[in-house]
Amino acid sequence: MAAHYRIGEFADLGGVSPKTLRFYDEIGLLRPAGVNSRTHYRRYVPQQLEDLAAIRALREMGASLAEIRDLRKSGSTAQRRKILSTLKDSAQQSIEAASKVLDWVTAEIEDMDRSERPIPVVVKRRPPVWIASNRARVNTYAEIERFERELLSAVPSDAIGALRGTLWHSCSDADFLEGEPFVAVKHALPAKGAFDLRQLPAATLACAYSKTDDRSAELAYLAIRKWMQVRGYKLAGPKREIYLDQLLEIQFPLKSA
Amino acid sequence: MAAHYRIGEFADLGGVSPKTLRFYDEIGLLRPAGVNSRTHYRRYVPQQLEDLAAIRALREMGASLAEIRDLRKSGSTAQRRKILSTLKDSAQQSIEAASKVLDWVTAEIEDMDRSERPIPVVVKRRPPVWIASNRARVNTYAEIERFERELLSAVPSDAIGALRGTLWHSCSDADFLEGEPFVAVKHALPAKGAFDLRQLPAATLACAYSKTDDRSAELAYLAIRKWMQVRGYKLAGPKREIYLDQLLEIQFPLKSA
DNA sequence: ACGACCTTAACGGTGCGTTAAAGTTT
DNA sequence: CAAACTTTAACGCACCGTTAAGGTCG
Repeated sequence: MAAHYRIGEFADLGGVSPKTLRFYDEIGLLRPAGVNSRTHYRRYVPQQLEDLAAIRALREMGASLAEIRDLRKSGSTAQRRKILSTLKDSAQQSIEAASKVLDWVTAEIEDMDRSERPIPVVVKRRPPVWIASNRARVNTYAEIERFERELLSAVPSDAIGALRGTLWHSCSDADFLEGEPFVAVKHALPAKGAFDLRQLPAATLACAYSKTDDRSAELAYLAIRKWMQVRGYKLAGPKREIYLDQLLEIQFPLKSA
Repeated sequence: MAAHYRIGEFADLGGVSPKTLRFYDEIGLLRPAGVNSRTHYRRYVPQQLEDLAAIRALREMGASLAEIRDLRKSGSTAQRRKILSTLKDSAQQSIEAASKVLDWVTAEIEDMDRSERPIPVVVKRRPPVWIASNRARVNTYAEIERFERELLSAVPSDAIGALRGTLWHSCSDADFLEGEPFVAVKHALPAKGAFDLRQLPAATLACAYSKTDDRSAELAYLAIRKWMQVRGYKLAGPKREIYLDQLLEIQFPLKSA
């Protein structure tokens, strides 16, 4: 005589779909009170409406079905407290993450309104690399090419790795230009007087690409600077220019805040 | 002689995994510059690093791969503006949603700290239902049972549906109690003097469960009221108590604001 | 007997990570 | 020859929605 429901009615009363109830049964989250052994129809009782409500209430606060299942199996207060605390943390993180995205997107839209051509900037991490290099003060960017050639001829060609570029210790924002052409070296090498041998430190870098002309590079520099400003990053060392066959990858080492 | 990379090196340079590149190839988002027809090795060129950076920059702002693919195929400024605007909206919505969740979870934790037993509250929508009812002013909750019995004996039993309960037009927060026992009716029915025939309107309801004793019901009432307060809802009509075989479902009709 | 219900099974969506088995390059 | 690379194929994750083909209930 005790009241009971078939899946459809119980789903209606509980505010979920029958499919959801079948799924909850399958994963062991909410088992029907009984199953007809001939027809396999599920049977639910009114008390299970409370269980379902408890599940729904936790879901709305962002709990995963696995968390809810574990909680309802142990039923401990400590467990519940832990889950709620986790949910609080992840809600706060979601707010922070979404706020950042909002700032970024807003800045990007403003750029478009000023009809600037978008230049994508991305973060990359680089491991430390052994390099041979050749630091020099110059008056124009083009002038650094002479030191690049010197470096390339001084380092044995069988030791030169794929990575080549220039570090800029100071550029247009200072009174003078100071560059340091470098090449990665594959193996130990006797340091001759014509170049320094040292490690390029590991770094987190804001990167953008440009063509090899000065105008294009300037735009990329501006894009990275703006990108860093919107995100609150600061420069953490010499900028890097990486040569990639007709393409320049410009990298600004980052520190946050 | 043009530089080119195999998938692993290109992945390293681009800051993604080889698997990601294979996936982007598969869905037509970023096709390698070439494929060795014998070995099927993918070949990428430096210019594609720009493409990859553009993809990554959009991903960080929350764009889906499908959106990015469509954008890069059309390449129109209008399309880009539309996507950015969508992203902005969804970021704002995320913030709002997460803020709500944060409030709810925080309130729930405070309840636990006050060592209140949690009573889950959920929202349900109910369609309109035809009912027979019997409104009456009473002095105690128990007194309403007499009118329930009157109603049940007055309505032909073959017309009574599964839904039974009482509407409370005013309860303990007012000076007097006014209840309205009701039963759903299955089909048209001559309205005799002993009961009213009317439609229970469709509603959005905050629902909780209790046992049939007054103490338990009181706790559920308090839980719902608190729940509504945290979420900024207001009461939009008479409360409903639904009888479910040893269980009471208490429903507060809601309006937002 | 017909419609409204129920059953299981299987695919889809999002964006890859993770084996696994087998071929390629150095 | 072995290490380090590459390939395709297939499953896994979270949470169900959506057919599809076939029994059951009133």
